[in-house]
Amino acid sequence: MAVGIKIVKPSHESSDEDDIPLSQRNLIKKPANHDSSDDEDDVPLSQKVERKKRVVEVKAEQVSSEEDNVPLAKRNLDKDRKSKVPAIAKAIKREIKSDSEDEIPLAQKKKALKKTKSEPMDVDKPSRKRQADTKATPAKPGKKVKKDADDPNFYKWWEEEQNTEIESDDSVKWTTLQHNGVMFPSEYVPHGVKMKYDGQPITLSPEAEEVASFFAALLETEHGQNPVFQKNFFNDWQEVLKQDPSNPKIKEFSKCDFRPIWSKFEHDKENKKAMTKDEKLRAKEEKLKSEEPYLYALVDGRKEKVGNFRIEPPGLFRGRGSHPKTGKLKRRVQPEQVTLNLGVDAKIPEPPKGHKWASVVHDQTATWLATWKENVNGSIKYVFLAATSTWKGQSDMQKFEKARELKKHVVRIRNDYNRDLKDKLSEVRQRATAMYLIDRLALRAGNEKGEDEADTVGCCSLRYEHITLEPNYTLHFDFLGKDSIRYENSVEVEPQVYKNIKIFKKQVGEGQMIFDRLTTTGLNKHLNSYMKGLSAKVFRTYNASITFQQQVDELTKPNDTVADKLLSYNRANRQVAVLCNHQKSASKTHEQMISKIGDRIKAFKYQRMKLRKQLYALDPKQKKKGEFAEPESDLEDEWIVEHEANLVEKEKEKIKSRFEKQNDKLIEEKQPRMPQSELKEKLKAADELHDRLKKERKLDKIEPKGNMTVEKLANAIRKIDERIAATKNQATDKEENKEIALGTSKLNYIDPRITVAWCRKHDVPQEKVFSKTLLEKFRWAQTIPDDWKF
DNA sequence: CTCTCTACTTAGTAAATCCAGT
DNA sequence: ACTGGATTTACTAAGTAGAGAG
Repeated sequence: MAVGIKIVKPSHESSDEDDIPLSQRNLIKKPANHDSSDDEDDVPLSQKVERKKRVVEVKAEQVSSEEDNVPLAKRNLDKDRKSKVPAIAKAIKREIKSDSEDEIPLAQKKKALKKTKSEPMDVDKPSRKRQADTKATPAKPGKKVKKDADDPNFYKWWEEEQNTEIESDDSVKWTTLQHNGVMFPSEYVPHGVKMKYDGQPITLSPEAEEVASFFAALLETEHGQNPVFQKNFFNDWQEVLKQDPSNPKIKEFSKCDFRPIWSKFEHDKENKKAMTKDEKLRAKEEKLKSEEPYLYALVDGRKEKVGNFRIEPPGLFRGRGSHPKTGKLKRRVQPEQVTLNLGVDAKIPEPPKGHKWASVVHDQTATWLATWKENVNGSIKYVFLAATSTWKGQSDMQKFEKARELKKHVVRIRNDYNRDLKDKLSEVRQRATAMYLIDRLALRAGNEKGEDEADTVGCCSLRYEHITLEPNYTLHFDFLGKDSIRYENSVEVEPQVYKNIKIFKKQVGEGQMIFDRLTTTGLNKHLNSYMKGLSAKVFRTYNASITFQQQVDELTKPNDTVADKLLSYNRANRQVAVLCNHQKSASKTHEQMISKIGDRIKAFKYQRMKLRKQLYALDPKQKKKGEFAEPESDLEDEWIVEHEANLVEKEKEKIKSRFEKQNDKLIEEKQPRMPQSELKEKLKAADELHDRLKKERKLDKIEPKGNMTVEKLANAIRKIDERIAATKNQATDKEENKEIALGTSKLNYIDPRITVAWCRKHDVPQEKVFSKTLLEKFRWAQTIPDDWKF
């Protein structure tokens, strides 16, 4: 059952409307009347005047098209979203007709600050610009850098004045850089458990055993069942087997029985669980100690947390979706493959004994500490600083500042692409159409992908079969996006967009890219001409944050309880997640969980009903007043009977266990046990409960306990009501969240300053919405005025 | 241009940890 | 205190985007 989140905006809403992405995944009904906003005061006057003019033009032109933006058919989130669509028609190498490419203004020449990128295998390179420690850290004499990032010496870059100008990418990022390299996974220790081949136990070389174990561990997972995964694993495993002639000849995957190894792992897991507290603690301490050297790096004298300092352990490549290489062996990384990035004067960390580093470079334009090439896809892996670091924080803030900058240009950009939808140059027309989709549906850019990757697409790489035309200018999207997550959505679009898609499709045909004259590079070049640094992804950030700001403001009512406010927050968050199509697989226990919460609510209601009857018995006038009348009477008699039976049963259990405990105690004190008859005596209390409940039910009246007062009962009912409301909120939240992942948008798309300002305004502690790591990551967002807006 | 390479952000899921309800 | 389910964190795959080579 699809749970609709429907928010109908009051139609008198005026400004800011321009900023809301068209889709909002159909969650918001846009009012037809519409006023462009012009609320930035920080714009230079000259520009402002110019903007006014443009806005007027936009309005004139948009009037006609505006209704088309309104009703978007409901997005069907629930339908087999993950069904991996079989790879359709392998994209044949396309011929791109390169006509006139001239209209796009030449990309500005990048600054000449050359990178002089080193060949990884090169000899060490002397650093270019070298100078003594910068003023960045006033290097307090005598004060050592403390362990914890929490200490007062921690560098709060966001409190510094400068860094106003967004630096270009090839700028120098550091002056001195020191770290202890990377942590390698421990050597493989053979376990000796024999798997079977053709029913017979076999002995494998340690190398072969290791790879077999990689597979065995995944036996019961989706990967282990995937034929492509099996095949790729098996091929690579056979290579390993061949390397040691003592290995048995293994010809057929189907004759392999990995179960013994799998069982061994299951045992290991259980043993691990069964470890005592002490053992667990010791293991943890040991682990912590072993990784301590790698935890921090020194950047320009400042202590910064390192992120993924661990070299990825060997294993089987777990490609997502239908990745042709999934299951291939990801080999152990040797120090000889790893290049370190260090300051020239930094001490070079010792490589593991008997090994050496691939090389050590001093690339001051890069922020990575170490890098290596992975063997499955030949892609490059990096070790970076953690999300809490200065580098990551600054670039995070810059990302959001860039998105905010887009606010100043978005009206013009929209105006332009609406105009260009009718351009006679198909190149321009395609670009405009794509921009429309990127802007209104928050699609990704869609770079082209290779044959040896999963077949997924984004905007520019959408193919014929990914959009179908429905009546009423409605486009139906159905494609696999990043991570092979299905995007399925029906959207009513501008008639001109509809027409364009129709034309483009006709020109290409099945299996071909719809925007055959468009590349992500071309698109981004065009966007760059509007605003420095503007690219397709900025629209996602922009639309996510502006949507959140707008929604959270609208949904949160000042007098709500904190629980209600949190629900509103999550709902706003959810809108963004839906917009960006961030999904998760519904947990297998979801239904169960929901019904459990339902039971809890009913139990509360039952309690409430009991209290109410007591209240009425105590003070019949209350019944007339009706303040505590049942707000909803969905407690069926049948359910009540059952529930009461349960209550009695539980009471019995309680009595029994209490009895046992008391007996245990007596035994400990060397005293005689209580006889069974005693238990029987005690159990009578449960029977009495049973009788009492039965009687109460019959008479429909409850004698209040002696010391009960009207006041007390009323309070108790109010408290129960609160709990009912809270639990209901929880249930709603969970149900609506079933297949939507809020984390990604919170982590990457929603400007944290919106949240900080919201928490302050509504008196909600930030810990309620940000986890510990998020709080840390977003420390830079704390220093804002209370009325900050995105 | 087109293709490849590099460096960085974004993403879902597995593993680890937390916490509420007995 | 113990669980087991929920939440958080770790992990690493999969994107974006720009540069540079050919």
